Amino acid sequence: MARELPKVYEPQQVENRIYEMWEKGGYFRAKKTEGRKPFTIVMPPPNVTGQLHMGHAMDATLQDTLIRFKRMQGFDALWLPGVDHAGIATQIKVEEELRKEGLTRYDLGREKFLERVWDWKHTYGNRIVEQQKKLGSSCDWDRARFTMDEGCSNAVREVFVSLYEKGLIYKGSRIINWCPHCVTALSDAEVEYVDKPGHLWHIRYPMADGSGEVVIATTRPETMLGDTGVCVNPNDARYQHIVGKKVILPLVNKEIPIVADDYAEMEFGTGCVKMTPAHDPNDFEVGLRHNLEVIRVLNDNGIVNEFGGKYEGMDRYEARKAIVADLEAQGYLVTVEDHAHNVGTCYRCHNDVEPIISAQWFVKMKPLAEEAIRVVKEGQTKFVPERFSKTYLNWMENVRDWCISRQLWWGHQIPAWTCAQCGHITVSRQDACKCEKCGSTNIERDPDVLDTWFSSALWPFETLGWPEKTEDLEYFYPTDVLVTGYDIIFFWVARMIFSGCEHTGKTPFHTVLIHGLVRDDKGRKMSKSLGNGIDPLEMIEKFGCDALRMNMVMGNSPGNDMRFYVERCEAMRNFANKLWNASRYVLMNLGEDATNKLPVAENLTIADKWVLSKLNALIADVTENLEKYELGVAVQKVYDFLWDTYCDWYIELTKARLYSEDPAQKQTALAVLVYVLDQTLRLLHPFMPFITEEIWQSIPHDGEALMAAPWPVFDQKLVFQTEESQMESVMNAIRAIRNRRADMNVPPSKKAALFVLSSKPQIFAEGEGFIQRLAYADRVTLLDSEPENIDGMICCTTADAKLYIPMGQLVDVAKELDRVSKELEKARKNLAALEGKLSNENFVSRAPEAVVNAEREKAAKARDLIAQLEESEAALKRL
RNA sequence: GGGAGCAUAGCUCAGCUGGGAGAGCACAUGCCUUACAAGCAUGGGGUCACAGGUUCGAGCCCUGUUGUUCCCACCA
Repeated sequence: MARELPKVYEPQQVENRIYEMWEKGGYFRAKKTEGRKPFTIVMPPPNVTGQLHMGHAMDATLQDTLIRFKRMQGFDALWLPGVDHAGIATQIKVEEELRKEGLTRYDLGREKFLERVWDWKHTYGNRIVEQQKKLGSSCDWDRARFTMDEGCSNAVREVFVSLYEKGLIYKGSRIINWCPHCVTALSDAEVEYVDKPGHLWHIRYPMADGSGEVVIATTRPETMLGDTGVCVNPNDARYQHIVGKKVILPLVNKEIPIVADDYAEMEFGTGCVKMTPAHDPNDFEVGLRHNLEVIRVLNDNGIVNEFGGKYEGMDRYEARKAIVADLEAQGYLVTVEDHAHNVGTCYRCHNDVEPIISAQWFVKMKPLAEEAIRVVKEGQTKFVPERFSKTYLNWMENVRDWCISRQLWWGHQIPAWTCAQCGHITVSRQDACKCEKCGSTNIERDPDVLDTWFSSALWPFETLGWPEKTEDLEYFYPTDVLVTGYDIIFFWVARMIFSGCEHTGKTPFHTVLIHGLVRDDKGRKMSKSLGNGIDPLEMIEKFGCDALRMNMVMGNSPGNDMRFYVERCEAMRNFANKLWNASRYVLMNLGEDATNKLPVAENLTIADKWVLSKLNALIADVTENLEKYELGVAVQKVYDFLWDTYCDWYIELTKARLYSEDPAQKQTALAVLVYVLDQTLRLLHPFMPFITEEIWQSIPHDGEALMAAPWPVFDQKLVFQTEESQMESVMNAIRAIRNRRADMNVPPSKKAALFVLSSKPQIFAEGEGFIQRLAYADRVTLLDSEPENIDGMICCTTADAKLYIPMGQLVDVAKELDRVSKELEKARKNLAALEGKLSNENFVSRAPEAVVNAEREKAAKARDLIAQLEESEAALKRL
């Protein structure tokens, strides 16, 4: 069993081999088992164009930790992976490729272009999956889905048609957000508002009857080409006399009416607003109320069209410059003020979005939102942390119709055919060949595709086979936990919830675990343009996957951003190494008859019982923390236990026994060492899957893989309170001695005799070996009374022992006395505080009994310590 | 304009239902003690932003203030 292991853990030698072992063993595959319960997580599908980044690493670590935990707990744990077709992103990628060949998508035509995209998908689409595997993700890869695969396409089609039939999808002309760069409509959620410095141009519009002028203020002068009115507030005394009259639109030289509408605010600018119904949502609404003409002056590329007169052919920014220059030249420009304003930008390409009137498809949201609001309000779906439910509800309660059509080619094409004869739109589950109304075969399919998020919204059930009634859907749906960043609550989480409610009648998951963003060490978002991104794969190469994963969870709390420090990865790598070496210690000492079974209780020493009791408490704690999604706290506790309790104390405590010639002692210690290590590896496995599996395979174990081993459970038989406190007494003594020796600069190599005087001698008799080894004593003698001559001795005092060390001339009596006095003073203060508390009638009567008792115990200990110190003081004074 | 978060050691952050102020890194001192120098031991360092309140007891709950970050919103 004993093996030669490298002194330093080498993750590169381990990770791929272990991952392969898991895959071959089929441990990732979930299936329905009699007597078990399902636990399901659907993975947020990364973009097919995606390159693994820290966000993925965060996402994957949390999900994998949860799924491994649940799997070990005996659930049929399914983590369902997949990839998103990412409409715009992918199309842009392939178009870029084409550009290098001097081609555009139009040169190829739709069909050929889509072939190219599929080729691209088949070539590169698996890259992100391979990268995810490097994170240790225990997904059921056999079930992996793609949002454009046949099943998902069917689901999308079913949903579209059924919503259309219910009147919840419609086509209409509205002001939508248009990205002239991507040349497509966007949903409201896809617009990012950015504060940009701009100007407020005040422009003179002369009255048509020559009776003067009005001055309007605008931030976007180029849109005046499409002005079809001027609006004032009906209560504005300054303008009441001109309502109904006309003004002449400068540069265009056209008469447009002045209307009165509440929309115009008297306080802003001059109180007069120009109306451009085709390019502003508010103006559009006002236009509807006042019958204003709608003139669209920009084409799909953001270039002024034929309605722009001499400005035709200019792009929107050129046109702005030219128009302002002309206004100024012709005396129409009154003033220009600096004015910061909120400009909508495209979340993909970050170019300014143009509000444009356009015929698009929409989902009617109000009716769908009702149920989606109810399930969250009633707690059928809970957000962790809770506060995000507010974010969600606020959005859902004010949600507006969702623009779902995109002027792209890559995506799910809308299943709607328009009849050239009668204009009727046929929407159908099967491809239509004739108009359902007039029967004409002269019909044409809508060229637009659906918003990528339209298919993502169906992810939790389409991946399980919906709309078919599959076994998977029956068993694994609704899913359990959804893990994602707060940045896509609106894009994705909200839409999955209403879709799940509407199409399956059930909310798709009971918990949404929200995590924050991974930022760089200065707190900035990691981005390509800043070049501050850190490649997870590089970190894995350097420190190991387990270290990266630990970095993602330890000391992190849900919903909060984290900064990424390479140093932290290093620290976690060191922890892995610590675990490695602790295991090496155990393995080096294992004999042929090694076991992971606990010896009978009678053979256990107080150290054994102490560590087992601590472990047992740890199991209860960690399990509870994990159930409550407190992963950061859970892993911190395992870390502390392993490093502090197991390595720094327990292993040290076993050394005397392992190196002794007593085979029974050795065997007991080894069995406990193995047992505790085994249990700890299990607790740590969800966080650090590779190293724990690798070590577990080397120690005596039942079963084939740690990842399939049962999760530890709390065991009442392993609670040893007495031994815990006895051990603490011994440890306190050891700490006190180390402290004094360090204080006096005595190196560990300099051993000294040690005399122990204690009211509980049996504890120290049992702990003699520990004290000798860990407190650098060459021999330990138990005393029944104060030593006769304390000259030349230092004395370390704890609540239940006095420890004398002869240090000869190193000891300065005066200094010793000074020190004891100080300690005494401190102890007395401490006691005074405790007694003050205990003499407070209110405290004793109102605080819980356990708290009062704890305080009493503390006071008792403090009294003991004071008594001990007083004796020492008196003895020193006698010298 | 509305909403939310954050403010704890030099730095980055944990701190569950109110009872011990913590971790990693950094710093100081001493150690190659036969698992580990990617380590061991010991130590210094905090008015838990500020002001009130509730409570026997507040980093934690309530109110207000300041600073800071983010989200949402159609103000030209």
